[in-house]
Amino acid sequence: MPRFTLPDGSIKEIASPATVAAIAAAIGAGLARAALAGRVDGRLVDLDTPLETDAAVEIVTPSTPDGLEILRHSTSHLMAHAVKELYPAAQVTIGPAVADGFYYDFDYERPFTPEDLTAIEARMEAIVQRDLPVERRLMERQEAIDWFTAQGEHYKAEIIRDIPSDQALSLYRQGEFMDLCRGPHVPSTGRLKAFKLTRVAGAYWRGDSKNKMLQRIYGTAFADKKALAAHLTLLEEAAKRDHRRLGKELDLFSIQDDAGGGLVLWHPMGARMRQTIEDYWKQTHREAGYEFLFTPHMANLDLWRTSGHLDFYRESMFNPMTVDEQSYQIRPMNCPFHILVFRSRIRSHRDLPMRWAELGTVYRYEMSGVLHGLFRVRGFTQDDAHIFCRESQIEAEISAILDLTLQTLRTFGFEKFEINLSTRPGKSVGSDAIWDKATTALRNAIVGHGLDYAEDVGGGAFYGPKIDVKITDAIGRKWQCSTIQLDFNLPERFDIGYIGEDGGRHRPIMIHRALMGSLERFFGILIEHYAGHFPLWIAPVQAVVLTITEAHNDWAVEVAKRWRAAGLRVETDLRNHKVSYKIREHAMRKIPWLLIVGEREQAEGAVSPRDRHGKDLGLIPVDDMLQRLLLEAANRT
RNA sequence: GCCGACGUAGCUCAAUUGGCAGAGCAACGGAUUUGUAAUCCGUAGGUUCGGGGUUCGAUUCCCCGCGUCGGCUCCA
Repeated sequence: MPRFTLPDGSIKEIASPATVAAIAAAIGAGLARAALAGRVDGRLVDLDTPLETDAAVEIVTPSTPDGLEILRHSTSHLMAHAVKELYPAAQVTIGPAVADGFYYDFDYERPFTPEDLTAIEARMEAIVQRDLPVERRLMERQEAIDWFTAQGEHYKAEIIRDIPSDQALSLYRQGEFMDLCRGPHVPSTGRLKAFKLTRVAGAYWRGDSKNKMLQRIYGTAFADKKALAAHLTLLEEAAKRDHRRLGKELDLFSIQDDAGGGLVLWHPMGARMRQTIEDYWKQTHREAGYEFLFTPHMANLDLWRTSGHLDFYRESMFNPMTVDEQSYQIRPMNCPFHILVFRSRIRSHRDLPMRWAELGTVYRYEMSGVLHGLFRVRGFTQDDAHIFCRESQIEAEISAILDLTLQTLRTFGFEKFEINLSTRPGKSVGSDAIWDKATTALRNAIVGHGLDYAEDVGGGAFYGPKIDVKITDAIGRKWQCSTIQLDFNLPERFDIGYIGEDGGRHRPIMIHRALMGSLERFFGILIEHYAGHFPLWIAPVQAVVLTITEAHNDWAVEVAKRWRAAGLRVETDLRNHKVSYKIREHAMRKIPWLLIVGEREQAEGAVSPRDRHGKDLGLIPVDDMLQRLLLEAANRT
């Protein structure tokens, strides 16, 4: 009898022919009911896969990431099944599970409408009710091509032709519907209990804009209705936090046709916040031993020819303009300028490392269709810096950059990080020795910080390895902002050097790094992360003093004056309105503190603070409250 | 750029089959002097995204542009 080792180390012996389903049943009835598939010696298989030899077996249920993915993949098949029943002329193409759901691409004579989605969803429910078994079978290559061609499914036939001929082809059948698929799948359609179709979109066949546009239907699926509802609630929460909406409501910024798409106008309240962020950035960089540069927004096109951007970055650059019969290029990056500063005089090894930072505004051409609020723009400011150092200094520099990165991100309330190390790709510049040395230095710096990381082998840029840091926001979404990139290319192209201890000329290592990435995008992420409820130190207006009646105006003005002198951003609201009216208004502006002043406060030199959650702190002496807020702002909490 | 949806007052949204373009909030004026999320009355506000067409008549139907939004990498 074959012996099956379970994840907890225990062993089950099941008479042959055993299946994953039988093993699950032997463990318990509950698990048998929940089982969707199995992981056998690391490979995902269907529940009814026969197991004839000893193996490590794990039962896959919807509560695991694997299980959820299978569930979603099966739901995409369910959708394709429903589409074929309703619209037989539609051709199926591919339909994978994706990050938080699934999609399926169809070739159909017309786009699907929202009404179609409702109909498809209803038909999906009906197929679930039929509880059709989902059966796997293998098919010969030519037989499969013939079968799909006979069905009018030309995309499937094309897919099969592209599959290496030594690979077995598997098909999955549920009722009348059969689809080419690697699997595994849930055992029957009745197992799909909670799904929703979310949107339709165009998508190119194989993602290539030269190919035909297909109709993509997106949906999502979960183990049960409750989990689905929770996900839909999360989407609503994300919509409420949308920085485009909050940016308008809080009057932080705008993007207007009259200026152009992807070009951001920072309004006074948003500009205040940006200034606070920049002040913090300057302070930390000064402390970390950086110098600051200011460089031009455009340069002679030859500079971009030398840097190589004209070759490999052209499609992201705006067209050059002509000035005095010379071509000038608006900058998509800051690095060539920093190189020019380095090259402006002879550098000694004693000068290294040189850490030069610039809040550099760059302009990049993005296709009109991809512009998106502050997240995808055509003009933005990078918190850029370039470090020129000796090979032996790489590790210490990377380590210091990681310190600064984590410190910065934590200050803005991000606690969870995901680190990626990307190594040498096939086509690249630089010697094996330098790549090895640099990659090891990066790895050591990460490990030295006690951080977990994933290695993206071959995922680096052609000119050097890099570290990316992803953050997780308040509602669990991940964003990549920080990037630390080594560059063996630009120093070479600009032929920069320093004089070493040996009196000879040496090539410095160049490190590009950005912590927040684009200030615009980072600001958008902050808006969504905090849902507009910014911590005191960033809030554009930190407190509003509001009066009960005109009789208290003098005291309100006095309070505001003192607090402003102490460095806080304070407004007064002396309007002849009821307090409740004023409170509502400033609460909607998400002002952290409202200071109510009336008869008692005026008489006692006090204020009655109300926090953003509506909590009334009662009468507090004005200077006590001031100290409290100054502390809160200084702590950046 | 491509596919789809959408574009009405500063904002959020109405307007029946093609028949005088409206409401709430905001703004402005006045009254109200008010104690923890909306006081009352009044006034003004429009090239219905732009251009063309069909029609007696177009916010509505058609065509062309512009813009916004959702997508366009995640392998059968």
